[in-house]
Amino acid sequence: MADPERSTELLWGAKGRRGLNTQRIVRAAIEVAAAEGLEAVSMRRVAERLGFTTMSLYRHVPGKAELIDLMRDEVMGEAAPGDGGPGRETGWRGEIASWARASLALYRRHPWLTESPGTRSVPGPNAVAGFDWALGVVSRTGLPPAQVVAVVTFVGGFVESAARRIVETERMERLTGVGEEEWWGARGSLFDRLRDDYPALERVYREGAYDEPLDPFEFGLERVLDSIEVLVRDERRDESRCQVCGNPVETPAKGRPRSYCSRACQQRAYRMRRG
Amino acid sequence: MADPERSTELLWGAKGRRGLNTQRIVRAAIEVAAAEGLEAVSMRRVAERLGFTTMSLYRHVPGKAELIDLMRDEVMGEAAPGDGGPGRETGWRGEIASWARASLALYRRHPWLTESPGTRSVPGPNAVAGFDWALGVVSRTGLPPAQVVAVVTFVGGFVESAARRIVETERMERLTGVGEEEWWGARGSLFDRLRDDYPALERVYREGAYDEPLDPFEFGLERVLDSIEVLVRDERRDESRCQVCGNPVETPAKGRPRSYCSRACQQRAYRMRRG
DNA sequence: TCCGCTTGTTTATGGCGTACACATAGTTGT
DNA sequence: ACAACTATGTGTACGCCATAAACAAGCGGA
Repeated sequence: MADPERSTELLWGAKGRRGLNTQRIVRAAIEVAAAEGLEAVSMRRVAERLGFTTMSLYRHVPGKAELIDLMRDEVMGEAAPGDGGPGRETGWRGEIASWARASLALYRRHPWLTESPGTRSVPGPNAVAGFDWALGVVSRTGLPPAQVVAVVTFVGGFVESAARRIVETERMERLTGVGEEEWWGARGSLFDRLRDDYPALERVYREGAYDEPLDPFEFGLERVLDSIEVLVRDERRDESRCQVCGNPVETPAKGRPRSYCSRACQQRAYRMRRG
Repeated sequence: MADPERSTELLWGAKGRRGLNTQRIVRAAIEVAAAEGLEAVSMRRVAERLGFTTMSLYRHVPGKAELIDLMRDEVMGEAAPGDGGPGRETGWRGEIASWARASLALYRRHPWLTESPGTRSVPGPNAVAGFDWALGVVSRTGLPPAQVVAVVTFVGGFVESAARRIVETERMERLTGVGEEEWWGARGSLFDRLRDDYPALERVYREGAYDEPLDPFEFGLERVLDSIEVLVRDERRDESRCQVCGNPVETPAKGRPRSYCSRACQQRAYRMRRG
């Protein structure tokens, strides 16, 4: 019972402060990335921040690439289905929009996500959870499963692309101190001289395309949702596509028209019907 | 007239072989990236390939970041409008599809493009030329200029996103030697145990979503084109949007309905009408 | 007590981008 | 013709990076 200082440390701080573990390393790396960008994340910097030597990290993490994978999956957990989506919109259109906006918010909260490799690595549990959540949302459209997956991929790709653009633009503005419209404005005179080289650009510029530019994310999201709406509407009674996988199905010249593209899909539909 | 060896060198090789210049450096860097990937591109490696010292490069290129910018712009020149588009499809839908497929081909020809920073830097002349070409294609839809720019951004973002996914998938397969469907197949048993954690994923998987997956690029392209079609159709007589910039325009309760969202757009329309 | 395992440290290697001082060849002004 | 200057390539050096390999200290069980 002597030395209450040490007792307290052991009881309360043992797991938390004493000793290294994977989670502490990952969290420290995220802090470095948040403060100074992904390119500032090095094994040295992370170890310094934790008060350990560089090599100590390798007892808990195989290498830097894996550390970045872990960082990605860690923050992916923030958009977990637990919160039930931020907007609580009704109908699949609103739900997908909410999902897209929540994903964008995630990318903006962690701008380094757009710089890190991405699909290169094995998806982690949190990433899969987000994927699963999105599948659930898109499933409510009633599309066949293969199309549900394709739609989730499509929307996810759009959001990542738009987020990358936004984050890069913001970084550019912060770095150079000059906003986008000023930049284009300053180039106006340049375009005057390049009128012959870039006729279409010169034309839309002259017609005021850049005076009140549309928000790329909201514009793109609207397009994405429109396209899904077309798909859902057409899919309802489109006899020319397989009910299971959505691939086109050949219509035989005579006889009963087919509902499935292959014997395999027919069997799957049967099994689904049975439970 | 003595030493024909040297004379030949001077006459034929002077510009081509003797001496360094920016273009030779850029081309050598592209060769390295093509052979061993972007991460293998270092100032040392590029200099070695040219038979010069590392530091000699800095007489012609400010630094590595700028070199990569130059590499990007160099290959962007390949999709120049000169070839008139590869498919020579008719109608804006076919033209945009051709543009998208040509861009995808460019990314596949130079997989390192998807790894390099991207929008981070100032666009080069060839990139702007490609942008200009795309603007010309999309302009034929008859959309207002601000929407033309937004559509080009949208389509370009989609293609880059899809290309990144494709290139990463291919690299993964080449690296691990295992195809995507095998990978998911091997994880099938894993999903069985995680049935409770990922219900939606488990469900679409069981319903055969991955048995005959849709091509993400072709599926997405179809969606993108559908959404533009909706936009073009709606835009034809949509009185609630500005004819110039496409922003929504307020409808006054009484009196003549407005055609433009602002005095500025009204003036621009007037100027355009006059020539 | 000794053994083996976990965890953190020390030292070393090879690669990277690039700053800086120097060398040499070509050009220009007188 | 000669000096000054500029353009271009080289050699050396610094600090950072990821990580391999050997080592050391603590700790649990036999």
